[in-house]
Amino acid sequence: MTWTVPEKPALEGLEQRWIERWEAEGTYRFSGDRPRAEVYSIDTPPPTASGSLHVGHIFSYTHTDTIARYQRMIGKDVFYPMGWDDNGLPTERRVENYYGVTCDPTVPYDPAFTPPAEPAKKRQDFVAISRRNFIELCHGLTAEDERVFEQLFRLVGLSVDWTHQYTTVGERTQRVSQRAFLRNLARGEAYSQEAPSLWDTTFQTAVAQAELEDRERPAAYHDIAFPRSDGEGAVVISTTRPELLVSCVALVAHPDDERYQALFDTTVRTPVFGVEVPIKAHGLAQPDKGTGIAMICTFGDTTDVTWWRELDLPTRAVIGKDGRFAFEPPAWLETDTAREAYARFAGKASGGAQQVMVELLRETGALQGEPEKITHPVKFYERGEKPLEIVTTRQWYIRNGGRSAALRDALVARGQEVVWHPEYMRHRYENWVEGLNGDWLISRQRFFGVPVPLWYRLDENGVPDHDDPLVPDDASLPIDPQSHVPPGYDEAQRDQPGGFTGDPDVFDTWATSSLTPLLACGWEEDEDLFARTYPMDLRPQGHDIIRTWLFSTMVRSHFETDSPPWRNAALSGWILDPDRKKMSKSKGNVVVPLDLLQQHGSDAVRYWAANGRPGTDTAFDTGQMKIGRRLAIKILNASRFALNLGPAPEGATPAEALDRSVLVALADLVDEATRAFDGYDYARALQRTEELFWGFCDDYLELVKTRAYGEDPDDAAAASARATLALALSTLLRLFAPILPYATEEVWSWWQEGSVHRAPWPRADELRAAAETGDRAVLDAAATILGEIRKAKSDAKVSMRADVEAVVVRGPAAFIAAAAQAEQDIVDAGRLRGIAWEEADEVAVEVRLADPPAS
RNA sequence: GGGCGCAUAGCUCAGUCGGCUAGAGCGCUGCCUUCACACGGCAGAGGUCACAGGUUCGAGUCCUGUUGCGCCCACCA
Repeated sequence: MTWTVPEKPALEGLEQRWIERWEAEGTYRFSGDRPRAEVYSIDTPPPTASGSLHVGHIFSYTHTDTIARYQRMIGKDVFYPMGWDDNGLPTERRVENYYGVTCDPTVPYDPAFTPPAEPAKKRQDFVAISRRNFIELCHGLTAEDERVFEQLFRLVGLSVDWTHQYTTVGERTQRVSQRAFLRNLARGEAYSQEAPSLWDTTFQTAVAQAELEDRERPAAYHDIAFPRSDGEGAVVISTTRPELLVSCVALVAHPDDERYQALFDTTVRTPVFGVEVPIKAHGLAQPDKGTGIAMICTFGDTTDVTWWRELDLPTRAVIGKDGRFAFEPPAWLETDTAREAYARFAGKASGGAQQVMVELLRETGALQGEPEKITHPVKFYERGEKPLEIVTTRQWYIRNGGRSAALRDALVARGQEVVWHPEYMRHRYENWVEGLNGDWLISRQRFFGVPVPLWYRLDENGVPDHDDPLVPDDASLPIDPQSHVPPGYDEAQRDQPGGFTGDPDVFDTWATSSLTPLLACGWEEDEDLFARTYPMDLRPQGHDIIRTWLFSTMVRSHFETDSPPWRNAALSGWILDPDRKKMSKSKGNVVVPLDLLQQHGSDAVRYWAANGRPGTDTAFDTGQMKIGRRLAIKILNASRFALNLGPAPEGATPAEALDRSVLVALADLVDEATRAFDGYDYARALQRTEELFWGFCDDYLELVKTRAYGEDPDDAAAASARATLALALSTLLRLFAPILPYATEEVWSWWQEGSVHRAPWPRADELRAAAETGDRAVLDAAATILGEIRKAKSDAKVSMRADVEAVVVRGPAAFIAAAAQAEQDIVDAGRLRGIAWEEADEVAVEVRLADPPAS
């Protein structure tokens, strides 16, 4: 092939040109005809399609891409699909705010509905629309977002096979999600239960343990006296939630607490309401907290739930799904006084109710002293704005080891079958599994999501039978129980006594995204693909979602395929702003990725990303991008220079000692880069390649320049130089290709057939064979001497082109022997008249510059 | 309370099996308008490797402890 080297190579425009070529030529297409051992499959994280991509995405997706490109070059058929997470609450919220609408399932479908031209600013002015209209808006908006994301990912240079895409609400996904759930149900791994669970009153849905976070909130200890039923004084408890007094079912102290031992199993009466409650003993009560005795309410926190369950206490729940106290006075209030007291805060949320309750306690004299203000951590849904309440509802769960030591151990063992990058991230996983305190709550009381594919029989009174749900045929999936009818029933029987009712809930987003390996690999739909790709090779993801995405995927694969979902898990770090704070929208320190890519170029941004070691938090640093840009330009220019010297004659091989020396150095580099990539350490591979490359440019290219210019076609020394340059350049381009796909592909196209990204990864043994008797020491010694000559010129403040009168090189015999093999190259590069060699213990180079020409 | 990570030049970070006279890049200073590259090149200055012990012929590296920063988990009347 003829070499076509541009006059003035530049980075500008490379992205557009190569994005089109790669697409047209199917460069990154998964062929799907190779056995599992020759496939490398990646469980790409589906980005949340609502909102926008940020620098963190560029960072971590680039890491994965470097691995994908490396695997492709070592000969793997790389399966690199892309998913879009358009499921769940973030999408609902975005659609609500974008269009100014809310979903109201009671509103009928309007086929002609169009969203308001100007969305309302305030929530209460939003237009209420039907569930179906709402879902249509969700699909429309996410499809738009996904196109924008794809463009950006292509620009970054992700070598994704864009013919393999999935969404987490697509029809196929719904089918897979429902089928997997029904299998869990059939095997007894999924169950429903009416139980107290954490409840977000804003979103009006149950939430799972994995979605909680603590936030510091102001509160106050209120000391409240409970008169003893025997009339012998009162027991004082301390609480931050006095408004829950009406829900009090018992008091509790530690069994060893001498202050209260005599009172166990006696009773007290709640102040204000006069409800008789027992005093119980339980090990979870802490003698050093407050007065050492607590009131148990149904339900103030998760400890209440534990006490309630383990002490077998009654339920006296008053807070509804909207977070407000029920309007009707509870049945257990027996006196008019109690009911009148209750009426004063009925219908209020907990904050308002607390104020009233404190007044009531003051009026009755039950409040001891003044409330003591504190701040303490309170559980929130991670997306929520109000503290979680605990509400008793029927929910679906999948077993996850939270209530079974055997399952917990099995899941820890699964984690040990996975190689973690970095290794210490395994602890996060094990920590989480071992700390679980309940099964995984998968049902959500939301609209846009995968419906729970079940119906329930209604008895003659219209009460549903939750213990024996009606299950759809596998062939009918996906179904929506709100519009589909269970086998053997017809629509007229919906919600009629003796008929059926559809489960109203949808699955939690993790219940579906825990299936991404099954989804991407064509589980139960494409046996051939599945056999070639599953279990997958790599799950890349952020370490913040180990407890959710990683863990839940492990659970599903454990049950469904009796194997871990992947062989490797690579956890990426955070992007910190230059002040070492995590970048986030709320802090206003977010940078728009598209601007970055356009300003610095994709290779430069990738260079920055690839310098972030696996799992390590990395500072956002445009300085690194500038260095990356400089490197990419250097690759273009150095390649142009090397190639412009022209191809070596047919059959020429590296024969000169200096040339063979550089090949040995490259062979060592290939060994190191290969080892690094095999260990998922793209950062080390880049660093070492870059280091050698700059030395290659500064020293080897300078040393070999004059010789390589040789005009005589039979000049063996020139032929050796050109043959070496070609081999070295080809090696370096391939080593850089996973990190800098654009610049390397551009240079490759000047003189090679095909894509560098389909070229074989360089082999150290081939380089060593070409180097024959080569010795690294030759280049090292020559570079040392050249450096000393440059230093002398720099000190003398003369041009590097200045002639040198005389050079004496002193050093050990081995050093001189090595350097002398490149004598002519040193003489040419340094513009010397000649070199005198003297043996000595230490290396020293004496340089006498020529007198400057009289000017 | 349990677990994990980090601490090396002004800044961002390498330093793999203990051999180091501790490196790179940025920044800073000086020089070179060199025919691949001024979106460049060459060179220079800059360090008590957080602290205290220990192991060793030898410790930035291994062990013990301390301090500081960060993260995960648990608790949270």
